[in-house]
Amino acid sequence: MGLTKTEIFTEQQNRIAMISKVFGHPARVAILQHLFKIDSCVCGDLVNVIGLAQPTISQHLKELKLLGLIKGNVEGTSVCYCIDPEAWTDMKAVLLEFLDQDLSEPGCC
Amino acid sequence: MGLTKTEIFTEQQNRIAMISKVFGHPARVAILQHLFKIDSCVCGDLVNVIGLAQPTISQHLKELKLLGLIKGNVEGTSVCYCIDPEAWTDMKAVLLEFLDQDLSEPGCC
DNA sequence: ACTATTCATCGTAATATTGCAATGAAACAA
DNA sequence: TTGTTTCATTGCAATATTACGATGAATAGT
Repeated sequence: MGLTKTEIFTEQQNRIAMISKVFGHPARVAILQHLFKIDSCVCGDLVNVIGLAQPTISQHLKELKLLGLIKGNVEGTSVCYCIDPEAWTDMKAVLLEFLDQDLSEPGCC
Repeated sequence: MGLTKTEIFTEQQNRIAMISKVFGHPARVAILQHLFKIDSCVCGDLVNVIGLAQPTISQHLKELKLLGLIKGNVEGTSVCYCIDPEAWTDMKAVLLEFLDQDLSEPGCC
């Protein structure tokens, strides 16, 4: 039905999924990579760097902001976005705990 | 249009997004965690452990198999699933390269 | 005031995802 | 063979996502 049953999963599982979902689109990956590369903040340059229409970029930025990974502050007519380093570190810790699992046994398949 | 424009992104960006998308659902996170916890392989136990119908679990397993993260081999009437350790390591390397980015400058926002 | 620029939001179309009942396919036991 | 178990596949309904044109809000320059 297109509706995820979040209530039957743990908070941790839902958090991992929520974070991953945001990374689940190449445009958002590209936005984050660009924000990392450009040491100072960027704004509408993203529309030029990535080849998507302005409303589309704006929507992707909204999702990144919603997760708290990026912050934006207005500067005149343009808006300046950049990574929130603490939020990034926190997010990374959640994902790493999931990714760093190891098999105790060699696995039978 | 619900259709991602993969052609305008790099191979790496698409790969990161594809991996993340699979992790973007708590059921698949839960399945992987359970496969890690249970050292021997599991099959239809997943339907009981996770509270979703059998076809739903089967569909999630299919996506994990498609990404190559898990393998399944038939054992009589039941199918035994488990993590592919090498594929997991490879996947982890791709994600870590993305997650381990660091700001060169403190960031202006 | 008027215009241009930058970005957010709204509305909409196309496609994707999620979940499950129903149905198949394959292996096993009687 | 007949029935049972286990899992995959099909088909469908509900919801989510993606992308963009059109429009709106805010600021800056003239």
